Amino acid sequence: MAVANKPAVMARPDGAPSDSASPEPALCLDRAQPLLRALAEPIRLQVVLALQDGERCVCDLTGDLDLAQSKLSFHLKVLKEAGLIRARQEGRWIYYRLDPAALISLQDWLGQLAAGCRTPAPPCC
Amino acid sequence: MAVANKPAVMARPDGAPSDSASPEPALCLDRAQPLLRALAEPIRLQVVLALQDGERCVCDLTGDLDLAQSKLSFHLKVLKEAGLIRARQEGRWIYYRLDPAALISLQDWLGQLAAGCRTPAPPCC
DNA sequence: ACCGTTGATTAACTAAACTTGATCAATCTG
DNA sequence: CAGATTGATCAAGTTTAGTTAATCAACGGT
Repeated sequence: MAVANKPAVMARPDGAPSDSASPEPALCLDRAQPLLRALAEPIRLQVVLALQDGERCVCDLTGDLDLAQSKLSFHLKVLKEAGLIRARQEGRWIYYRLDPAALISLQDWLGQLAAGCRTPAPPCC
Repeated sequence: MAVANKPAVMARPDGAPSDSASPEPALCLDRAQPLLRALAEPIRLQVVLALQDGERCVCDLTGDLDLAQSKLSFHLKVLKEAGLIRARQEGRWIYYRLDPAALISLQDWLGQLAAGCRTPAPPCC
């Protein structure tokens, strides 16, 4: 039992490559996880969908989604820290917008995950 | 404030459209969310990665990931209920495998989410 | 400068998710 | 059949995440 055919998960330590050449950096596990976490919450998903059409200030979002200001602010912070959204201040208001690159890199990551499903069914025990 | 340009989130109620033409059913929100939730957990993500190379029985997975049997069983159940993995019994053992279709449909969903990012920056308040 | 507004932050509370250890059903082996 | 093994399930505990209400800082208008 327990063949251990892979010593560890193929996580690239990958501090800050920011290679200028490749258009798709092939998101590693450590960066995919926060994105998944941030999206895996109903309210945050609503926020993301609400931002799909473009920038919105917080005061609009509270109205659109009917959320307490404090609650929305909490979720916006989570989304921002995950890198899914970006904030821009303009005078008294703060506008949030989606970062499509984050979505695309996550999409990419799922793609290569799905691509690895060859399912050769190795013998067990 | 609160222009409310959209009455509700554009979730298609979408019972079973299954239009015969399109090969990609365009996952709706209600099906994407459970997938995201299931993936947004370190252990479950490890399990998914471990299944990337093909089927494995539970006894192998406990060894590979060094998890208590009970804990692994809990997470396998979550993954199975989300539709990410499938189980197959063979005698005394139960083999789990990834369902690539679930990954692909989630990937697809992210794609159309990213595609909707036009960012026309509507005026606020 | 003062006051109202926007939105972040904090602490205490609540709820949900994960963990642990034990038990149970099913299957195989001797 | 008895005993061992695989893996699901349950109940109790713990940990984490989300909620609520209040406070605070920054900005703009008067």
